[in-house]
Amino acid sequence: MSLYARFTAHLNAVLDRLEADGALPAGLPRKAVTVEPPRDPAHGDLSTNAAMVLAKPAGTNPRALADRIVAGLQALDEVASAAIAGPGFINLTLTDATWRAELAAIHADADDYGRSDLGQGVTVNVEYVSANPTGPMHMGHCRGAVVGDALATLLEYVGHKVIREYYINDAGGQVDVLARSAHLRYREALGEAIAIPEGLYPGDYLVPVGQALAAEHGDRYASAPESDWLVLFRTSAVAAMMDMIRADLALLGIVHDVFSSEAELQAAGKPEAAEAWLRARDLIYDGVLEAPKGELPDDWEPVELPLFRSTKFGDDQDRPIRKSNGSWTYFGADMAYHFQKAQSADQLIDIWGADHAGTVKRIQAAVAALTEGKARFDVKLIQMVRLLRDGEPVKMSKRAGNFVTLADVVHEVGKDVVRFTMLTRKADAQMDFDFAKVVEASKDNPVFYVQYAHARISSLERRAQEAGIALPAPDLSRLGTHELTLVKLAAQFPRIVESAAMAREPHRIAFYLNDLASAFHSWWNMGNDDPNARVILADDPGLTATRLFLSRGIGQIIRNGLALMGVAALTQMQ
RNA sequence: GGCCCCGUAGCUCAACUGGAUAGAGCACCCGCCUUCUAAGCGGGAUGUUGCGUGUUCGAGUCACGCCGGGGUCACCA
Repeated sequence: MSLYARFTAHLNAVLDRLEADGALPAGLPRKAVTVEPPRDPAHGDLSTNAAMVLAKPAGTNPRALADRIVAGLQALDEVASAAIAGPGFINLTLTDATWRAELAAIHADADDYGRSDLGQGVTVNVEYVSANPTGPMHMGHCRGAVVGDALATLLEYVGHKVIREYYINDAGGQVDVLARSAHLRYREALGEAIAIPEGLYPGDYLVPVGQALAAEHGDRYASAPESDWLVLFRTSAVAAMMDMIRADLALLGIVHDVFSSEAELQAAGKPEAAEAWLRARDLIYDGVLEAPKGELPDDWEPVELPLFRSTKFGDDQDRPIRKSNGSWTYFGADMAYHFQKAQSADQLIDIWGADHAGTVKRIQAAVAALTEGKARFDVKLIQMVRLLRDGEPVKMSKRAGNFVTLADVVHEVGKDVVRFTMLTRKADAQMDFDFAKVVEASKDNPVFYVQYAHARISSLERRAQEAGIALPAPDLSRLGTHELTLVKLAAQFPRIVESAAMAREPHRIAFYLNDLASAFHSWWNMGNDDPNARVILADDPGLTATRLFLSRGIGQIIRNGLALMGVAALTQMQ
């Protein structure tokens, strides 16, 4: 149990006793009660708002209640002092021994320090990437991929069972376009001179697909009507694209558990099942679609379509699930897809590009309807990344096929730099990715800064070994004030992890690691001003062992944090 | 026009789902290398959190209304 979880338990025990004594009404909700470090360390190590939150429903005043809570907390061995401050905060200062024990716990738990059972095994399905299978991944997909993957790892770490899922949009018009583009490349491979017309996919990546089709089928489909080859070519091309996408994802260290095909979903009749289910509850009706808001398209005319009553769940208009030709709309199939996902998971998370923000409400409405409000379902929108090179925007034109691919970027700056950088902004804020800045070796580049701290820690290990000092067991009572401050920051890792997981915000890990690295660099530099403040002291093996123990503990936290981000820790800088 | 996101120091961004005096980096000024990596550290200055009203013990955070920036609007995916 983490230190913060332990003190939450202590506090609850005190509150329970107050209830038993009649000093506090029984059964007051404690959801809003927090135990966390105060922002200003001068206030102590831990702070709780319990008295302020509970005073009003208890019909008493905060300070009177605080007095009684303080009395209970003060009795704990780990508490050095407890005091009431401000409007009713209770501030605790813990004994040095408590913090020493926490450092020992970091070593004992090692890679598992920060892990928890907060998720209680609840299954969460995280759907991310889901790039259309019509080409290689480009940088537009990258951020969502990294955020989704880091979030999945984070949720696992706090005790959720996680399903990493990719939805293959292989049923829409875009895969027919892909098939036609592949057909052209196929004819090219048979010796024809071809030009890729406007509207088809011009990228070279379809050349090998065409060659493979030529090798397999000869010229059988060269002049055959489209109906003869469309499905065949589509299937082959989509499979080839998915292989390519999987390879791109592997460059980032991303492996999905489940790939769901929209085409298979439709073939299996899932949308019909969802429709029937909803019709039985009068949540789908045949009605006329409202005209689009704003400027009316020239070809717009009212038609009757099966509509889902998304307005009953907060959407601003009801949404069609089928087109007038009877086929499923994207939404119609997507609804069925989420219905399916909800069968095998308790909670759903979708990671989407911000350009799909407009469709969030309807799918949330559908999930609320289909799960009768039981499944937690979050859509996380990922804002755009602007690619820069030395401050200048990188020009891209998807139509000309010269977009920057994810593979190019990973090859240029490396997986770890890409992953870390993508997690240095909260997801709903736009972000710049500057090729020059992300590899810059300076403290305003958090990737470097955190890695540098870890490299220094590794360097200490090497130096100590080279010096050949015989090290005794660490004596934690020799840790100084500044060193205990470092321990306190390290000890926050578990609750940072928990709060990041609950808020579904993996970027918090990156910011925390930057703070921790800063504290470590600061400690390190004390050795510049004062040789006695260095870690490796030839004439004091005991203190050397103690400080190495601390240093190694910080390194452990950095590694654990980086692991959550899917980033490898460097043991020395290049 | 409707909806969604954003608006915090000169710049780039945090602020642990409502906590105490809103914090970092950059840029600017002043210090620290016969050094375990100075690729670093310490110190200094920086605010009407776009504006307003409300909710409450307490608001950058929640609600409503404006202002500004971006995205989106379909039987597309």
